[in-house]
Amino acid sequence: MPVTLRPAQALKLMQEVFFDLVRETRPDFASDFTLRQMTILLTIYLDPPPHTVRGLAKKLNVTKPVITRALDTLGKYELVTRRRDDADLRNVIIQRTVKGALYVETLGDMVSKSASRLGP
Amino acid sequence: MPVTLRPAQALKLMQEVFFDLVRETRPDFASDFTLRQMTILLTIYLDPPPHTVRGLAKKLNVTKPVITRALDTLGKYELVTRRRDDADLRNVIIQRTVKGALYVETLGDMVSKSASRLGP
DNA sequence: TAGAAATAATACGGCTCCGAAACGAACGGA
DNA sequence: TCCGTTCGTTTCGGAGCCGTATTATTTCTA
Repeated sequence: MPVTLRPAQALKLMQEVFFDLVRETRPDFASDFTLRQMTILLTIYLDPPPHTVRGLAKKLNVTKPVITRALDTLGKYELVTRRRDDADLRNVIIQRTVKGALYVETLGDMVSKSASRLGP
Repeated sequence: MPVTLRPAQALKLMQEVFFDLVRETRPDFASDFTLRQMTILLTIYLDPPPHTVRGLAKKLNVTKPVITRALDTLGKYELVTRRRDDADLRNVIIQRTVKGALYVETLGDMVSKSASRLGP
């Protein structure tokens, strides 16, 4: 069953979601992430693993330092972890965390609830 | 007709939208806005006018300099304009622009299309 | 086995944002 | 009229992100 969302509804949904993120001040729910950081986080949790710095950089069309720095920031909040690849020690495997899974789940609920409140 | 969007679908939608914004490189479509800037832009175009610096600051729960700086940035891209209020010269009325309306419309179409491609 | 290639991280200079405080202009009540 | 209040802006020091270039490590290949 495809989801139908008219442009006007889509905009209202975006506004509500962004609005909630901006107003959110819970210490455990950092909301001042960059669009890039947000995208990297969602990609790690929604796309099938394994995820590497190089793979993410290519997928998002950004340079590798952008990924490294974003992982530093996300890691500071314990939303992702890094581990060296035993098979190829040059690689770094990005791993999910319990906190990160909870964060993403909360975000999904937030968006879902906003959608359910949408008018015609 | 209320919109039903399960949390998993909502997350996928967010990922796609953020992803498109991050990858977008059109010179006329600045995609490196802050979550705050994005929210301010959408509020100006979706909520009924008039909009003032003070009003936006209160609504978004941020300080006034945040609004002033965001308007500077959005204004640089010609997405909003400022005009002094003739009735009370202390006030500044924030106005929409053709470019801004087009930007918001494009964003709405982008989100709507992403939603229509969502799986079950 | 020695040199080229690939990977992630770091260094650097520049830019933008932040919050708090201070500021100038305009209003309004006593 | 005068002085407190309101409104938007600016200033200040601090922090974070950016892209480019460079580095250290590991792997591949001739």
